[in-house]
Amino acid sequence: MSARSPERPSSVRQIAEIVGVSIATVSRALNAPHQVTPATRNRILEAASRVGYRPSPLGRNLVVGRSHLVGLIVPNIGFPLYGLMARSVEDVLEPLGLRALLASSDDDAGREIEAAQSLLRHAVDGGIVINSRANASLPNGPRYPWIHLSPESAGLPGAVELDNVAGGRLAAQHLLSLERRRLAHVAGEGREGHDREAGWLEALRDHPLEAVGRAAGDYSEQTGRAGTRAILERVGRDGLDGLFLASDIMAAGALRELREAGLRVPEDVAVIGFDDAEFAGLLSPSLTTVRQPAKAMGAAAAKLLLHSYTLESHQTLSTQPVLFEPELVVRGSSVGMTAHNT
Amino acid sequence: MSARSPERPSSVRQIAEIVGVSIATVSRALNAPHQVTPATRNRILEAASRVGYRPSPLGRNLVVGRSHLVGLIVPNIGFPLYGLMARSVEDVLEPLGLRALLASSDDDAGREIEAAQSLLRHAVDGGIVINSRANASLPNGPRYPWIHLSPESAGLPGAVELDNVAGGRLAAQHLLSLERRRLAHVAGEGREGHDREAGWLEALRDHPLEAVGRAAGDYSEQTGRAGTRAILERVGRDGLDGLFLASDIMAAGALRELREAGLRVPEDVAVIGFDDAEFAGLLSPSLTTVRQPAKAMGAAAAKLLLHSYTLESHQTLSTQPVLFEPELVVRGSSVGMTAHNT
DNA sequence: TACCGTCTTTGTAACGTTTACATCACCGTG
DNA sequence: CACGGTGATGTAAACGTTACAAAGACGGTA
Repeated sequence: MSARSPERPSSVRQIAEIVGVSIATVSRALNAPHQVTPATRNRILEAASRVGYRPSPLGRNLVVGRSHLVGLIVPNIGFPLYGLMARSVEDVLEPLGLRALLASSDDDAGREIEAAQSLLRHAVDGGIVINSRANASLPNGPRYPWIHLSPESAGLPGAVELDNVAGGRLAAQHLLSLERRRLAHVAGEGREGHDREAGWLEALRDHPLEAVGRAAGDYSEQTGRAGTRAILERVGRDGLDGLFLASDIMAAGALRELREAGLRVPEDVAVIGFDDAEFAGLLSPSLTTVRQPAKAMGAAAAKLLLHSYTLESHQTLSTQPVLFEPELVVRGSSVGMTAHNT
Repeated sequence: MSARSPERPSSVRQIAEIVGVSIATVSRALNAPHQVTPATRNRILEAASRVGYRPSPLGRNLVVGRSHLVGLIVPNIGFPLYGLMARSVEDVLEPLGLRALLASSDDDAGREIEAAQSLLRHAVDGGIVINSRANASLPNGPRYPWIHLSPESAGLPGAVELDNVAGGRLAAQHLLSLERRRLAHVAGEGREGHDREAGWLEALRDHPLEAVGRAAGDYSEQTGRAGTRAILERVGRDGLDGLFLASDIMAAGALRELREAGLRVPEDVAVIGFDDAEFAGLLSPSLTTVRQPAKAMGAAAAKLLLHSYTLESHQTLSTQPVLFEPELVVRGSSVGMTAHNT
């Protein structure tokens, strides 16, 4: 359509020559209009629009030392939870003309450090790391710190975390409120999994229970299923009426295992997962879960980064993490059928 | 930990002064070693490592006119399918020192064009657009074209597409091979949905069927469910033994609707979806589906972009899209229970 | 009116890197 | 010795912004 001119794009130099002023005056006319005499300014603006001037972002970046790029290190952008977080990071950055530069760590500290170095070579102004494994050994940006969006950011300045302990408590309280007294938990790994279980046990402590089972998992469907089977074998078909799993994916495995064991959900066993993955509502029965506010957390991390931009050099970000409260989402796997949430 | 020096980082100028040569020679010693006398080269390299020289990417980008950035416009990076594609794009770009700069279009042509302009302002070298709505009205990059990864890229040079017609055929052939003869389809929107249905109808054409139903949907669970209900009301409980839905999300709705209608899957009705979303294997029964090779398609788009980098200016990319063949993934919703795929 | 200080407007130079072109020295050959 | 070729190195230009300098205008005061 529009002819793509092969000659170099117009520059501030070209305009300066046309108008008969220095390039500095041209730049000022465009960026700080009040510093230039109206007559000169108008002649410059007119010439600029005539030659279709578009400032080169590369030249600008060079001299101001900012790229308007924000590094975003994610274990794997293909995982829905991380994708959601990335999206809301983007939504916060975009209105300010900042863009997210993507890198994957695959949950590996070495790859994460490489990614950080690569991003720094691209001169990112700052960065956000989701689920960091490297933590403090991440190479410092020359300009701004890394914001950590992870369960294990303990002690680092500029961190956003989910209150996993509260999440475990929520799950326990929900099952208790349904009068379930033969409970079990399939735990997850890491600090995350540990905290969820800690909250779960804490809320259970003062309640008279008939049985408490436990199995270890790694957030996969397979271990959710195997853990459920192991618990059933230990306590028997009648020894379980409430089951909490540390992830929705494990909960999907549990639903299948319970179905095959001939147990009804939620009548015989109420099931609750963790995360509120997008498929939680698609399962049958739809899955009650503890919602991780991924969007809000991503937005908070982005805002924290922006906040660090405005800090004086002697100030630092708080080492107190921004803590997010999880939220109970009740669906058919715990409360029986109603019109819309089976 | 390591002291962050407040003084400016070392530059090629600094090294030139130390060694007593011009900055051009320093640059050559680093980038084209054979053009520099070994003695001089060694002195330069020694000085460079002594002052911890790291070339500024901004300076280099400026002068070579490349940013080593690739724009990636996605409807919403929070959607798993797009996240998967983005990840494999990244995997292809990374070894070449290229990075993906993210932008969201929300399936809106206006936002998509804005995103493209924003990315161009960031001086991306090239770009990939997933599910473009703007198509030809996307502003041309000054350097390389946009690669389209969409169902409707018709006619544009540099496109990667899924053969949706073949996908619809696969679904039909699978149900026919299971001796199902009372079939129905819940269609999707757009060219994508149209092509899937076209393939479906084409494969059905020469087979003697007892009934063929149809409903319209928009890929959501809600319309998958409503469409299934509408079909059942029309043909009756006994009028359906095979159901194809244009997305896995719609298929999840269908599974629920069929269950509530008291129909068994797959004994009474075999169900097949489309996409092979990550949750397809988590549903009960696990979902038979037509797999969209998202990773391979993302990688192909990235490779196509890299290919365009190597083209002479008079050459252009083929307007013939790179076509990907979908793949049948058989699970429990169509073939009954076996040990591992219930 | 001459002088000083202040404010406004504009110019100069530097930032970091690469590369086309120029320069220079050296060597071999006629 | 002159000439041409070769290889190594220097010069300058390219990008946009901004600290600093310079120049000019203007008002107030002696």
